[in-house]
Amino acid sequence: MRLATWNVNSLRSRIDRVEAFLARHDVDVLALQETKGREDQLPLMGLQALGYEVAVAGTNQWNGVAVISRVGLDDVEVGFPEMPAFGDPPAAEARALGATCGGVRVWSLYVPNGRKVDDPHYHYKLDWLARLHDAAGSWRDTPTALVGDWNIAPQDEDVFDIAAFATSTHVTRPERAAFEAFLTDGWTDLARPYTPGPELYTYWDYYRQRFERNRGMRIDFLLGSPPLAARVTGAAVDRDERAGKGASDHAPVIVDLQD
DNA sequence: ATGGTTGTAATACAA
Repeated sequence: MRLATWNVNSLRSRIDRVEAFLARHDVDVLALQETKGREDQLPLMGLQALGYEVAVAGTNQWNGVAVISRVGLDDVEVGFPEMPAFGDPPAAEARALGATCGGVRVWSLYVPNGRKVDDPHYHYKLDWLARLHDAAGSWRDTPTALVGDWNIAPQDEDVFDIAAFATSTHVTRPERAAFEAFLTDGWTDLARPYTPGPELYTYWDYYRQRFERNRGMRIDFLLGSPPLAARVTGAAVDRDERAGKGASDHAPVIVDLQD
């Protein structure tokens, strides 16, 4: 089974790229973040014609997550237990969608950005992560994938210039501790062993030709529970998807799992 | 240098 995650930065504006990506890599299950737009506007018919089922959640003009699967899509759950809400209306903050696809529980996650360290959104981000961690404790013994845009760069090498992030979110000690708590609990960063060196980054800002200069960040992750991590045979970042006109600012990350 | 770019039933705001 081939599982991928991608912050697509608007599903409607990039539906052609999504369909091409699924075909190019023979993807079975794709988790999307920042789908944006209203649910009834999302162009899902083409995906359905290709044999995929689609579940979407929490679409507004900024957030929204989805799971696309051609190996079954069952037990869809929007949000996780005790997921904190923020903003007005709170429904706009749905950032998590769980579905069982081919025997794997897949959670598409869009972790709150946090904005600035002195912003209420930063505390919301930490609270959100703590509550996700609580919920995930009961998922560890089943094949489960927590995938998406974590908005955290866990290691210094995960940003192009750590000095440039001295006062920024994404690299603070509390954010990194929140991410590390999952690893301590036995979750595994499934793609990291297969994406070293120049393949490290998953996100490049649109500003200032960051992609062309490879000044990126690694903030998109697939964390696997122990039963799932044992099945990984390979992984890759599709950097080519970030190139050219009309790209999302994130590249997809792909993981292969033994059946 | 607080810029720059991209998206959205938007023309401000989030990323």
